[in-house]
Amino acid sequence: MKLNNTSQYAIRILAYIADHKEKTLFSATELSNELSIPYKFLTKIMTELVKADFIESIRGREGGFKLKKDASEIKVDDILNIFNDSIKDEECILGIGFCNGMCKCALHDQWMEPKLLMQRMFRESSLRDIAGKGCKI
Amino acid sequence: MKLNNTSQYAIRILAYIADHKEKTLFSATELSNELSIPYKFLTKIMTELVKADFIESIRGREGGFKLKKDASEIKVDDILNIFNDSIKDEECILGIGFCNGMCKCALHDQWMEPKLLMQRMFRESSLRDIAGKGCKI
DNA sequence: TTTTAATTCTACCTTTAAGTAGTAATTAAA
DNA sequence: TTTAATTACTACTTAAAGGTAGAATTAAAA
Repeated sequence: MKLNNTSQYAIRILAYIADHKEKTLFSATELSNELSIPYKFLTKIMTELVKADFIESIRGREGGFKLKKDASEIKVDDILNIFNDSIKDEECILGIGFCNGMCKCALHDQWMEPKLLMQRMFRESSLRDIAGKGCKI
Repeated sequence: MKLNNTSQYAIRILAYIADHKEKTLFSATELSNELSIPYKFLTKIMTELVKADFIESIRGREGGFKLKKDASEIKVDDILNIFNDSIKDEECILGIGFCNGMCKCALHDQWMEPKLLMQRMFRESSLRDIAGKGCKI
Protein backbone atom coordinates (compact mmCIF):
# COMPACT_ATOMS: atom_id res chain seq x y z
CA MET A 1 0.00 0.00 0.00
CA LYS A 2 2.25 2.76 -1.21
CA LEU A 3 2.94 5.33 -3.90
CA ASN A 4 5.40 4.15 -6.51
CA ASN A 5 8.99 5.36 -6.29
CA THR A 6 8.69 7.64 -9.28
CA SER A 7 5.76 9.52 -7.74
CA GLN A 8 7.55 9.86 -4.43
CA TYR A 9 10.68 11.21 -6.12
CA ALA A 10 8.69 13.63 -8.29
CA ILE A 11 6.86 15.11 -5.31
CA ARG A 12 10.09 15.51 -3.37
CA ILE A 13 11.84 17.12 -6.33
CA LEU A 14 9.07 19.63 -6.98
CA ALA A 15 8.64 20.42 -3.28
CA TYR A 16 12.37 21.06 -3.03
CA ILE A 17 12.36 23.42 -5.97
CA ALA A 18 9.25 25.22 -4.71
CA ASP A 19 10.88 25.59 -1.32
CA HIS A 20 14.00 27.42 -2.53
CA LYS A 21 12.48 30.59 -3.87
CA GLU A 22 15.79 32.42 -3.63
CA LYS A 23 17.28 30.23 -6.35
CA THR A 24 16.15 30.50 -9.92
CA LEU A 25 17.71 27.41 -11.51
CA PHE A 26 18.41 23.91 -10.27
CA SER A 27 20.77 21.47 -11.96
CA ALA A 28 20.12 17.74 -12.11
CA THR A 29 23.36 17.23 -10.19
CA GLU A 30 22.20 19.42 -7.32
CA LEU A 31 18.78 17.79 -7.14
CA SER A 32 20.30 14.32 -7.30
CA ASN A 33 22.74 15.09 -4.49
CA GLU A 34 20.39 17.01 -2.23
CA LEU A 35 17.52 14.56 -2.53
CA SER A 36 19.57 11.36 -2.79
CA ILE A 37 17.92 10.28 -6.00
CA PRO A 38 20.01 8.34 -8.55
CA TYR A 39 21.19 10.90 -11.11
CA LYS A 40 20.15 9.04 -14.23
CA PHE A 41 16.79 8.17 -12.80
CA LEU A 42 16.25 11.76 -11.75
CA THR A 43 16.96 13.12 -15.23
CA LYS A 44 14.44 10.67 -16.60
CA ILE A 45 11.81 11.95 -14.18
CA MET A 46 12.74 15.58 -14.93
CA THR A 47 12.09 15.00 -18.62
CA GLU A 48 8.60 13.77 -17.79
CA LEU A 49 7.96 16.77 -15.55
CA VAL A 50 9.06 19.03 -18.40
CA LYS A 51 6.75 17.27 -20.85
CA ALA A 52 3.91 17.59 -18.34
CA ASP A 53 4.61 21.33 -18.30
CA PHE A 54 5.27 21.63 -14.58
CA ILE A 55 8.94 22.31 -15.14
CA GLU A 56 10.81 24.45 -17.63
CA SER A 57 14.27 23.36 -18.68
CA ILE A 58 17.15 25.54 -19.82
CA ARG A 59 19.56 23.48 -21.86
CA GLY A 60 23.29 23.93 -22.28
CA ARG A 61 25.95 25.32 -20.00
CA GLU A 62 24.58 27.20 -16.96
CA GLY A 63 21.27 25.58 -17.70
CA GLY A 64 18.96 23.79 -15.32
CA PHE A 65 15.37 23.42 -14.26
CA LYS A 66 12.78 25.71 -12.76
CA LEU A 67 9.08 25.69 -11.94
CA LYS A 68 6.90 26.72 -14.84
CA LYS A 69 3.79 27.39 -12.77
CA ASP A 70 3.16 29.00 -9.44
CA ALA A 71 3.65 26.54 -6.58
CA SER A 72 0.13 27.16 -5.38
CA GLU A 73 -1.24 25.95 -8.70
CA ILE A 74 0.41 22.54 -8.66
CA LYS A 75 -1.44 20.01 -6.51
CA VAL A 76 0.12 16.77 -5.36
CA ASP A 77 -2.63 14.98 -7.22
CA ASP A 78 -1.55 16.61 -10.49
CA ILE A 79 1.89 15.09 -10.00
CA LEU A 80 0.46 11.65 -9.22
CA ASN A 81 -1.62 11.86 -12.36
CA ILE A 82 1.48 12.12 -14.53
CA PHE A 83 2.56 8.71 -13.31
CA ASN A 84 -0.92 7.14 -13.20
CA ASP A 85 -0.68 6.93 -9.47
CA SER A 86 -3.58 8.98 -8.16
CA ILE A 87 -6.58 7.37 -6.49
CA LYS A 88 -9.35 6.98 -9.03
CA ASP A 89 -12.97 7.23 -7.95
CA GLU A 90 -13.89 3.90 -9.44
CA GLU A 91 -10.83 2.13 -8.06
CA CYS A 92 -11.71 -0.84 -5.87
CA ILE A 93 -9.47 -1.79 -2.96
CA LEU A 94 -10.06 -5.49 -3.64
CA GLY A 95 -9.68 -5.13 -7.39
CA ILE A 96 -13.08 -6.44 -8.45
CA GLY A 97 -14.56 -5.45 -11.79
CA PHE A 98 -17.11 -2.80 -10.97
CA CYS A 99 -17.18 -1.69 -7.39
CA ASN A 100 -20.08 0.67 -6.88
CA GLY A 101 -23.63 0.80 -5.59
CA MET A 102 -24.86 -2.15 -7.65
CA CYS A 103 -22.01 -4.53 -7.05
CA LYS A 104 -19.53 -3.53 -4.40
CA CYS A 105 -16.64 -5.42 -2.85
CA ALA A 106 -16.57 -6.70 0.71
CA LEU A 107 -14.55 -3.72 1.91
CA HIS A 108 -16.31 -1.07 -0.17
CA ASP A 109 -18.05 0.69 2.71
CA GLN A 110 -15.08 0.69 5.08
CA TRP A 111 -12.79 1.90 2.30
CA MET A 112 -15.00 4.87 1.40
CA GLU A 113 -13.92 7.22 4.17
CA PRO A 114 -10.13 6.76 4.08
CA LYS A 115 -10.25 6.84 0.29
CA LEU A 116 -12.07 10.18 0.22
CA LEU A 117 -9.71 11.60 2.83
CA MET A 118 -6.68 10.62 0.76
CA GLN A 119 -8.17 11.98 -2.41
CA ARG A 120 -8.86 15.27 -0.63
CA MET A 121 -5.36 15.37 0.78
CA PHE A 122 -3.83 14.90 -2.66
CA ARG A 123 -6.22 17.26 -4.41
CA GLU A 124 -5.98 20.05 -1.89
CA SER A 125 -2.28 19.97 -1.06
CA SER A 126 -0.35 22.28 -3.35
CA LEU A 127 3.40 22.50 -3.66
CA ARG A 128 3.18 25.79 -1.78
CA ASP A 129 1.43 24.04 1.09
CA ILE A 130 4.04 21.34 1.48
CA ALA A 131 7.23 23.16 0.43
CA GLY A 132 9.66 23.55 3.31
CA LYS A 133 7.50 21.48 5.60
CA GLY A 134 9.76 18.46 5.76
CA CYS A 135 13.20 16.92 5.61
CA LYS A 136 14.74 16.25 2.23
CA ILE A 137 15.76 12.63 2.52
CA MET B 1 -1.73 3.52 -4.47
CA LYS B 2 -3.15 0.05 -4.12
CA LEU B 3 -2.89 -3.31 -2.41
CA ASN B 4 -0.92 -5.87 -4.38
CA ASN B 5 -2.85 -8.51 -6.34
CA THR B 6 -1.90 -11.31 -4.01
CA SER B 7 -3.34 -9.49 -0.98
CA GLN B 8 -6.53 -8.68 -2.85
CA TYR B 9 -6.95 -12.29 -3.93
CA ALA B 10 -6.23 -13.62 -0.43
CA ILE B 11 -8.81 -11.37 1.19
CA ARG B 12 -11.44 -12.32 -1.38
CA ILE B 13 -10.68 -16.03 -0.97
CA LEU B 14 -10.92 -15.96 2.80
CA ALA B 15 -14.03 -13.78 2.78
CA TYR B 16 -15.68 -16.21 0.37
CA ILE B 17 -14.87 -19.20 2.56
CA ALA B 18 -16.01 -17.39 5.69
CA ASP B 19 -19.24 -16.46 3.95
CA HIS B 20 -20.31 -20.01 3.08
CA LYS B 21 -20.77 -21.48 6.53
CA GLU B 22 -23.00 -24.23 5.18
CA LYS B 23 -20.07 -25.79 3.32
CA THR B 24 -17.22 -27.44 5.13
CA LEU B 25 -14.64 -27.87 2.41
CA PHE B 26 -13.65 -25.82 -0.64
CA SER B 27 -11.59 -27.14 -3.52
CA ALA B 28 -9.07 -24.99 -5.37
CA THR B 29 -11.11 -25.53 -8.53
CA GLU B 30 -14.26 -24.13 -6.95
CA LEU B 31 -12.45 -21.12 -5.50
CA SER B 32 -10.68 -20.46 -8.79
CA ASN B 33 -13.96 -20.58 -10.73
CA GLU B 34 -16.11 -18.67 -8.30
CA LEU B 35 -13.60 -15.90 -7.67
CA SER B 36 -12.07 -15.76 -11.16
CA ILE B 37 -8.54 -16.20 -9.90
CA PRO B 38 -6.07 -18.14 -12.10
CA TYR B 39 -6.04 -21.70 -10.76
CA LYS B 40 -2.29 -22.11 -10.45
CA PHE B 41 -1.85 -18.73 -8.85
CA LEU B 42 -4.65 -19.48 -6.42
CA THR B 43 -3.06 -22.73 -5.28
CA LYS B 44 0.15 -20.86 -4.65
CA ILE B 45 -1.69 -18.38 -2.46
CA MET B 46 -3.57 -21.18 -0.67
CA THR B 47 -0.28 -22.80 0.27
CA GLU B 48 0.82 -19.55 1.89
CA LEU B 49 -2.47 -19.25 3.75
CA VAL B 50 -2.01 -22.79 5.03
CA LYS B 51 1.54 -22.04 6.17
CA ALA B 52 0.28 -18.91 7.89
CA ASP B 53 -2.19 -21.13 9.75
CA PHE B 54 -5.34 -19.35 8.60
CA ILE B 55 -6.40 -22.27 6.47
CA GLU B 56 -6.35 -26.01 7.03
CA SER B 57 -5.86 -28.25 4.03
CA ILE B 58 -7.14 -31.78 3.56
CA ARG B 59 -5.05 -33.54 0.93
CA GLY B 60 -6.08 -36.30 -1.42
CA ARG B 61 -9.35 -37.15 -3.06
CA GLU B 62 -12.36 -35.37 -1.58
CA GLY B 63 -9.90 -32.99 0.03
CA GLY B 64 -9.96 -29.22 0.04
CA PHE B 65 -9.50 -26.19 2.22
CA LYS B 66 -11.29 -24.80 5.24
CA LEU B 67 -10.83 -22.02 7.76
CA LYS B 68 -8.67 -23.00 10.70
CA LYS B 69 -9.77 -20.14 12.96
CA ASP B 70 -13.05 -18.47 13.67
CA ALA B 71 -13.85 -15.78 11.11
CA SER B 72 -14.11 -13.18 13.84
CA GLU B 73 -10.52 -13.84 14.85
CA ILE B 74 -8.96 -13.17 11.45
CA LYS B 75 -8.52 -9.47 10.71
CA VAL B 76 -7.87 -8.11 7.23
CA ASP B 77 -4.60 -6.72 8.58
CA ASP B 78 -3.46 -10.23 9.54
CA ILE B 79 -3.90 -11.26 5.92
CA LEU B 80 -2.01 -8.22 4.63
CA ASN B 81 0.82 -9.03 7.02
CA ILE B 82 1.39 -12.40 5.37
CA PHE B 83 2.21 -10.62 2.13
CA ASN B 84 4.08 -7.69 3.70
CA ASP B 85 1.35 -5.39 2.55
CA SER B 86 -0.04 -3.83 5.71
CA ILE B 87 0.55 -0.19 6.55
CA LYS B 88 3.45 0.06 8.95
CA ASP B 89 3.54 2.83 11.55
CA GLU B 90 6.94 4.03 10.44
CA GLU B 91 6.08 3.89 6.75
CA CYS B 92 6.49 7.25 5.02
CA ILE B 93 4.28 8.20 2.12
CA LEU B 94 7.19 9.92 0.39
CA GLY B 95 9.63 7.14 1.18
CA ILE B 96 12.20 9.15 3.14
CA GLY B 97 14.49 7.43 5.62
CA PHE B 98 12.98 8.19 9.01
CA CYS B 99 9.69 9.97 8.93
CA ASN B 100 8.70 10.88 12.46
CA GLY B 101 8.71 13.79 14.90
CA MET B 102 12.39 14.64 14.43
CA CYS B 103 12.53 14.45 10.67
CA LYS B 104 9.28 14.17 8.86
CA CYS B 105 8.45 14.34 5.17
CA ALA B 106 6.59 17.18 3.50
CA LEU B 107 3.31 15.26 3.57
CA HIS B 108 3.73 13.72 7.02
CA ASP B 109 1.04 15.75 8.78
CA GLN B 110 -1.57 15.45 6.02
CA TRP B 111 -0.90 11.73 5.72
CA MET B 112 -1.40 11.07 9.43
CA GLU B 113 -5.20 11.01 9.48
CA PRO B 114 -5.94 8.88 6.39
CA LYS B 115 -3.13 6.53 7.41
CA LEU B 116 -4.57 5.97 10.88
CA LEU B 117 -8.04 5.48 9.40
CA MET B 118 -6.79 2.84 7.01
CA GLN B 119 -4.82 1.09 9.70
CA ARG B 120 -7.93 1.02 11.88
CA MET B 121 -10.04 -0.25 9.01
CA PHE B 122 -7.63 -3.12 8.36
CA ARG B 123 -7.06 -3.92 12.02
CA GLU B 124 -10.69 -3.85 13.04
CA SER B 125 -12.34 -5.54 10.06
CA SER B 126 -12.56 -9.26 10.64
CA LEU B 127 -13.52 -11.86 8.07
CA ARG B 128 -16.84 -12.16 9.89
CA ASP B 129 -17.44 -8.43 9.42
CA ILE B 130 -16.84 -8.46 5.68
CA ALA B 131 -18.07 -11.94 4.72
CA GLY B 132 -21.14 -11.82 2.51
CA LYS B 133 -20.96 -8.05 2.27
CA GLY B 134 -19.89 -7.88 -1.34
CA CYS B 135 -19.87 -9.29 -4.82
CA LYS B 136 -17.37 -12.02 -5.59
CA ILE B 137 -15.74 -10.71 -8.74
C1' DT C 1 -5.21 -52.70 -5.37
C1' DT C 2 -5.93 -49.38 -8.85
C1' DT C 3 -7.86 -45.16 -10.17
C1' DT C 4 -8.92 -40.58 -9.52
C1' DA C 5 -9.32 -36.10 -7.56
C1' DA C 6 -7.27 -33.41 -4.76
C1' DT C 7 -3.06 -30.63 -2.52
C1' DT C 8 2.12 -29.61 -2.65
C1' DC C 9 6.54 -28.72 -4.52
C1' DT C 10 9.99 -27.04 -7.67
C1' DA C 11 11.02 -24.63 -11.35
C1' DC C 12 10.15 -21.69 -14.84
C1' DC C 13 8.10 -17.76 -17.79
C1' DT C 14 6.21 -12.94 -18.51
C1' DT C 15 5.40 -8.28 -17.45
C1' DT C 16 6.28 -4.13 -15.13
C1' DA C 17 8.89 -1.04 -12.17
C1' DA C 18 13.29 0.64 -11.14
C1' DG C 19 17.60 1.89 -12.39
C1' DT C 20 21.91 2.40 -15.59
C1' DA C 21 24.83 3.55 -19.69
C1' DG C 22 26.23 5.98 -23.47
C1' DT C 23 25.74 9.45 -26.66
C1' DA C 24 23.68 13.43 -28.99
C1' DA C 25 22.25 18.14 -28.72
C1' DT C 26 22.60 22.65 -26.79
C1' DT C 27 24.67 26.81 -25.09
C1' DA C 28 27.53 29.90 -22.33
C1' DA C 29 32.11 30.80 -21.05
C1' DA C 30 36.95 30.66 -21.92
C1' DT D 1 36.08 28.69 -32.06
C1' DT D 2 36.90 25.41 -28.83
C1' DT D 3 35.64 23.51 -24.42
C1' DA D 4 32.95 22.38 -20.59
C1' DA D 5 28.60 21.94 -18.51
C1' DT D 6 24.34 21.09 -19.08
C1' DT D 7 19.63 18.67 -20.67
C1' DA D 8 17.50 15.04 -24.03
C1' DC D 9 17.20 10.73 -26.18
C1' DT D 10 17.62 5.73 -26.98
C1' DA D 11 18.52 1.55 -25.39
C1' DC D 12 19.77 -1.66 -22.12
C1' DT D 13 19.93 -4.21 -17.40
C1' DT D 14 18.15 -5.70 -12.98
C1' DA D 15 14.74 -6.84 -9.55
C1' DA D 16 10.20 -7.81 -8.18
C1' DA D 17 5.47 -8.99 -9.01
C1' DG D 18 2.42 -11.79 -11.27
C1' DG D 19 1.46 -15.92 -13.35
C1' DT D 20 2.21 -20.85 -15.48
C1' DA D 21 3.74 -25.90 -16.05
C1' DG D 22 4.45 -30.30 -14.68
C1' DA D 23 5.41 -33.84 -11.71
C1' DA D 24 5.12 -35.64 -6.83
C1' DT D 25 2.30 -36.72 -3.01
C1' DT D 26 -1.83 -38.01 -0.62
C1' DA D 27 -6.00 -40.46 0.42
C1' DA D 28 -10.78 -41.65 -0.62
C1' DA D 29 -13.52 -44.24 -3.75
C1' DA D 30 -14.21 -47.78 -7.04
